[in-house]
Amino acid sequence: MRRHYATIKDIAYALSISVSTVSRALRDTHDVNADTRKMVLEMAAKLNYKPNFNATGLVKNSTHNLAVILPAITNYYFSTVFTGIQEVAYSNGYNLILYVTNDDAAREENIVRNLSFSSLDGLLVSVSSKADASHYFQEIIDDGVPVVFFDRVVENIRTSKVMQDDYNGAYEATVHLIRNGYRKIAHITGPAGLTLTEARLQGYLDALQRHKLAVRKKWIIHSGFSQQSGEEDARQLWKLNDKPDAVFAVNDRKGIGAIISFKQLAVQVGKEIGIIGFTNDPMSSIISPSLSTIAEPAFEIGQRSCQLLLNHIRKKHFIPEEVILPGRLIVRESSRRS
Amino acid sequence: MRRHYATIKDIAYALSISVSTVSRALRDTHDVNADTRKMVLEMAAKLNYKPNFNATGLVKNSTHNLAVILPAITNYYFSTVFTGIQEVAYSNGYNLILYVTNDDAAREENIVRNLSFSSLDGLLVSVSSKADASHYFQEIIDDGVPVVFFDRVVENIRTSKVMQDDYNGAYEATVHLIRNGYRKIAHITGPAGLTLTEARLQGYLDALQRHKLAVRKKWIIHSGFSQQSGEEDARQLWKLNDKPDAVFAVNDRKGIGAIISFKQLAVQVGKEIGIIGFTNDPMSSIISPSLSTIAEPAFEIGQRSCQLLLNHIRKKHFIPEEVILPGRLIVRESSRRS
DNA sequence: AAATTCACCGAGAACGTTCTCGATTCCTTA
DNA sequence: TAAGGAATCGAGAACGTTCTCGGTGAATTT
Repeated sequence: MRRHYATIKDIAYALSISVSTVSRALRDTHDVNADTRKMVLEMAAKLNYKPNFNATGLVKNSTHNLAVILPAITNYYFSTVFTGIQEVAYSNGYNLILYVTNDDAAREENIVRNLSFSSLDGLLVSVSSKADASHYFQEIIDDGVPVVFFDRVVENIRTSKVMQDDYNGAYEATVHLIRNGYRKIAHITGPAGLTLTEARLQGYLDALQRHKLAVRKKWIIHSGFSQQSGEEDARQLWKLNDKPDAVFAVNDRKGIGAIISFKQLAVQVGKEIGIIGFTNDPMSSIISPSLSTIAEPAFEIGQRSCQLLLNHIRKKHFIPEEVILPGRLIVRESSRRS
Repeated sequence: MRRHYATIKDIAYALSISVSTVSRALRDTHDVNADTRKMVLEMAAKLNYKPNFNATGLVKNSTHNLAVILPAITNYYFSTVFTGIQEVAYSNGYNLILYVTNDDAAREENIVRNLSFSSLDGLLVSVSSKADASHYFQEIIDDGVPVVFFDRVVENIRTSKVMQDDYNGAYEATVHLIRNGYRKIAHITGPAGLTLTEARLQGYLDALQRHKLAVRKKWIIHSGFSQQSGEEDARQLWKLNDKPDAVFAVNDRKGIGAIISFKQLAVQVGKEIGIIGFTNDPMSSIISPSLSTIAEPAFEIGQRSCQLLLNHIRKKHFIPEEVILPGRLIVRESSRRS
């Protein structure tokens, strides 16, 4: 069994002083004699004292724990966001409890409903794509738990949100294809209903309209976010009588899937078909032809989300903020007709 | 400020019964009347009662929290291991607190020394490659904290460990190159001193000796684990007068780096130079020519590690176990001379 | 009918902290 | 020289649970 760690009482007993004094000496510098403080600190080190976070959490009603809920972690975007979150959490002395939903709505709900908010100071969430998540997230926000959404946010909930500029990124991606001479541009995207999906779709549509290009329903395919979905979508597009000459993929994984399918179909990527993705996953520069994309500021999204959550936690009445970070066009081989 | 959640006392007061009874009703089914139990459960739901884990943790000296310490998370291998860990943690009702060291020894030590073991039931660690980690891990193990190492383990510490079969994987990879006609086989690997590095190096060396092939010191390069290191190592190898005709990379990222460099040098990968990696990172099938590799059972390593840790936590006197899982050769274009 | 057992429940201590309220000593000031 | 103030510390309640111990009344046994 676990050995018992030394407590504040043990220190007090060893020095024949009160627990109050030890407690004070261990935290504040005021209201305690410098010598006493030194004594306490030395004895604490000697006894290998480690504060019991359950006890402090109980009385202060605040542990330094933040929960992070992600659809997946085996994925460039989310793991990079997490790294950003962790960077500011670490430098502020917060711990991160990570939950992965595997993009499963039921699991997400189960996780949220079983969270112990007594040992959690706040919550960072990117929702599962299958979830109509409004109800159980609204409940915990009503309970007063600070929540920040990022990337895949829930629209009708009033709390802080951090996103990339999906609309303008999509617009820019589409315009880039148009400028490179592509005219029949398809869009393979994620599940309908998500803010992210809708915003990118709208950016794509507006770019087409602005340039007076045709919008074909058959050229817009909703499916999953995976590489495999991208492969399937591309094959489906190529079965059409009226084939597109370019594809804007909602993310790089789908874009890569499309490249793979078109290579298998012996379609020359870049010439016969232009492709652009969204994310700037390292894979997009590894694949050949390399994939043009809109780089997302994933790391910064993590940092800003966590910073926002900490502000939220620290201030009593925090007004929700929405942060929208710009993407950046990266041109590679998959969209160059030259 | 946070609204106050209902406590066990509130339930007791609302029902005019004692807290003891409420506590019993909420947990055990024995020693409490079925009707009372039902009453309590209903009132708990009505008041939106959520157990306070700080309080239970304080009295039971066991929260259901496990800490996971990883060198990185933006990486196929570690994120997959984490997913495996999380899978068994989730189904056993444990939460995971994730710390990422960025492969920085000082940060790793800082994290470990500041862990609150009072709110942690155990620890899963893959050590930083720069760390001589023995001392501070030994300390917490002496304190009785259950620890399981995986992948990058610390050799001289007696506790449970889960690894892939690095030696045999490396042996098999090297033999595969030999069977495909490569004779001058280099090895680009990670920092010396790590068990993982040493085991793979030894497998490589033994395979060469067994087949009576030359071992050249210049063909063995120790550097980091990154793709960039792989690129640099490849360029360095190609500057030699006595150039190798194949490269066994310690992991796929370095293998991919090597492929990229050789492509830049206009060296035909597969023909002029054979390359094999280790991991089966999805990138290895994306890159062209695709990278042969030894597939690691990353997900299973996570599962087994967590299962072992739970056993360790549950049993008083648990004898440390070492689990070694086999890899699997995957042949792709980078090592086929055909 | 007395004795024994059983089912169920309550009182109160304990876990390791923090925090409020006073108490004590010593120094300063009029 | 008395009064006021500052510096320092201690007692004890509180946080929300669990757990041990014992008590009550009803059911069962002899």
